[in-house]
Amino acid sequence: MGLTKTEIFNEEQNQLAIALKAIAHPARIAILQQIIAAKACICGDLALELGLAQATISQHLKELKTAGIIKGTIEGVSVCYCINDEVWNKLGTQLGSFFASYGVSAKTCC
Amino acid sequence: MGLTKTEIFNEEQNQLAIALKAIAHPARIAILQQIIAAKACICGDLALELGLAQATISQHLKELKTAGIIKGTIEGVSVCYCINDEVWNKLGTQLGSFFASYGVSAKTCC
DNA sequence: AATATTAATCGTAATATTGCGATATAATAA
DNA sequence: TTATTATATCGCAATATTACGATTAATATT
Repeated sequence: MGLTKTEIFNEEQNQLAIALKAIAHPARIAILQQIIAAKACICGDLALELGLAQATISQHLKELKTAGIIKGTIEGVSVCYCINDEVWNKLGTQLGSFFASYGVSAKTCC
Repeated sequence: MGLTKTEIFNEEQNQLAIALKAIAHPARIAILQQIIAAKACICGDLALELGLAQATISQHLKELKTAGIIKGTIEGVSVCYCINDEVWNKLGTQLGSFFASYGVSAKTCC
């Protein structure tokens, strides 16, 4: 085996899992923090800032881009990456309600 | 290669990545939703509710437990799983500030 | 045009995850 | 004690991820 059975889960579950998986890596969290902190695209500087090879950063950026979390716009020779507002806010809201869906007050066991 | 370079990232980045990775699977999201919806431990019923083998569910529960997100208490022959309040709330807060750290108003590019 | 710069992609090796049958462990029930 | 029930663990095969050097593609500079 070794293949996630996506067909037995609903859209929400699969999509949330994909989005979280895209963020669930220290390098990608670091990349997002850099992009946010710079309040701008940091382009290829990321490879220097974090201590990873250019190919590795490019791969991580691709994953974030595929998940829709960031978007890149060509700027001369380099590419400017930044947060995709819509996706970011939607995911934030979705996670917010997921975490809020557990109300401690109503605990009935453990 | 193939080994995440955790040593080049900080504690916050590594821990958040581990927590998100634990949640970033449709089966584990479904498990958490079930536990939350039942507002109680659902124990082995999970294997029946979701369409996965008992061994598979047990493995997913172990991952969630290892990440500290849920905790299990023995209840006779079965085990009662439920949300770990502290960890859950802390993670929710952490994610909340992470997503809030990106203020759309200050956008300067893209 | 020739050269430099930047980013994407390819290929590869190492490691991790996913899912499940089979088996082991532990607690209750007969 | 001997079932019965519930969960955990082992072992395995399939697949996915991570990282990087090397190469390619595209734009800029000279």
